[in-house]
Amino acid sequence: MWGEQGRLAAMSPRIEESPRPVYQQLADSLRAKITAGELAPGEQVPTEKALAEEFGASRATIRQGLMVLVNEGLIVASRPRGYFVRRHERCYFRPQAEWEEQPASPEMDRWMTEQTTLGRTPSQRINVEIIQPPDRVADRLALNPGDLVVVRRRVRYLNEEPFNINDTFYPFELVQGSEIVNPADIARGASEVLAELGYEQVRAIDEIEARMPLPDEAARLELGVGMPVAVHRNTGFTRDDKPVRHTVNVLVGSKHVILFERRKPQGATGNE
Amino acid sequence: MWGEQGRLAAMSPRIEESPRPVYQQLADSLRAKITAGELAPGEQVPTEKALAEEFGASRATIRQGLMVLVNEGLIVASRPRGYFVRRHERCYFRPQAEWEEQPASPEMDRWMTEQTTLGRTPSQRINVEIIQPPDRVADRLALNPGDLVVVRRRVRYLNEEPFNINDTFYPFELVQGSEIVNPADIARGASEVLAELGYEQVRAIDEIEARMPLPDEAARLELGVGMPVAVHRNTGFTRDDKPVRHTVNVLVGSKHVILFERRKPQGATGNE
DNA sequence: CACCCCACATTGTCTAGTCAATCAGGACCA
DNA sequence: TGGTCCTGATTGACTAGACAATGTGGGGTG
Repeated sequence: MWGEQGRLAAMSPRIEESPRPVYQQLADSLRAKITAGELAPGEQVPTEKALAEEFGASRATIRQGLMVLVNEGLIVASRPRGYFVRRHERCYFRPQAEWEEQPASPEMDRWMTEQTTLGRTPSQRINVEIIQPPDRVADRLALNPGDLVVVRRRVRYLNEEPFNINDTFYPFELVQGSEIVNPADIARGASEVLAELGYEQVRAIDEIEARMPLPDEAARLELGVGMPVAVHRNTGFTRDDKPVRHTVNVLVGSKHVILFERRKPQGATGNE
Repeated sequence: MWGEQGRLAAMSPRIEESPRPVYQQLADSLRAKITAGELAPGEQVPTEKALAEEFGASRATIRQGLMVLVNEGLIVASRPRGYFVRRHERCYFRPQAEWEEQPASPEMDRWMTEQTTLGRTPSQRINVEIIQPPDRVADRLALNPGDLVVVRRRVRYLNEEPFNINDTFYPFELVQGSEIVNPADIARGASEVLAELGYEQVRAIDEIEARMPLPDEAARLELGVGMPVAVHRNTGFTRDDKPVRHTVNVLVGSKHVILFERRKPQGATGNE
């Protein structure tokens, strides 16, 4: 009971300020079991009722503790079956792959190819819009106020589970009338189409940030609480430094590792 | 009251399944105000009591709604002053900077230099340990079981606020007896010392993932709930592909953007 | 004027209950 | 056998309270 908790606090030898609240103790206890592997991924966590008895606390307090773990992404609640330890399996996301010397796949784009070879079943949904760009996009594409963009929006699935969001923006006047405005998969890649139009990309800037998803992102990715996303923004430039493409990838944090490889430039001294 | 909620649900024209729970409505309402700028960063959110009256709900329900926003990183509670809209300002983190052709700073390492030039006051805490490496590190450094590593652990601060954790691991047998084992700042950079020892790095692999912080990371970075981190792992290789250094950066998500720049390799065809 | 202390408003922790929603599995029936 | 319905266990949403902890600001004191 609550009173008991209060009394214990008063009697304890005051190690380090105040005693940890019950709900934190619960979270710590379960977290330890999970990280130690005592509770394996997919396994069921004891029910609220069982924990309430074990910790001698009310259900609300137990729930508060379980919420901590849910928000940390360690467990998920599946009503009315109970709480389960979350499964994690990440796969690599390689922005550099777009310029690697391998033939493009005839049907799907390169991301898909990489996935299929791993024995998974990828799919995607494409839709195309012509819109006024969000500020961030307008900035990266160096557009003037009022300029329009074509955006190809994709949600990619792996084994029926939403995996990431991929929105690519092109200045409207560049791609007007081309295949890019068509909401179908482009076998040879949208960037190849862009190159055919005279805008070959030779340089790119990648920006990566970690944050919690916005509500609409959470909905599109079917994310529960406690699942951060990695946002990867990629801007492609032509030889004369004109930005012609801006891609926003929203990656489910627990499912991706972003990978880069770098070489020391010839003649560089290095200073770290 | 609760009964009222139930009745409303029964009477409503059943748009799209069930009505949104009160605490979600609260979260949605405040989130909209925040993203619209109606509630500016740093500004105070109405108190629990005020919101309870406004929404005709109990304090527990209001708290549940506020917790959603706390976990999304949109607001922070500062007892007993109230809830405030969180401030966000990011700065760039550029792994590639280590190999750029600029002179190393004489006193601080390059990260610090970049910060000071922006008119902030950086500081760091270094400590050095010799330990058995965690599995992930042992794997990346291709160590044998039982091999030891030297780890230089740093917490970096900006304006007294913890900013990121930077742990760099070196195979013990490579750096034994060198400056690297010394828990002081190395003016010319630890990698330069490594180069002097005959292990110049010419290639690096970067891995980036987004997740919620572990409890000890949260403690070291003084993170509240709802703040994801970006984990940046960097492995450095010598000319003969021997891994000689592994760095783990834990970056507070809301404070960093990781930046890369790439060029299309000469002769590459491009296939996306 | 400066300083200290206390009251107050606010969030943090917790209890003990109610009713709703949902899924699994068993009982029942054709 | 196979489908249908119902029951029970479990989480989701919510109420109405209680006492604890803690900055802030105002009032009193030296």
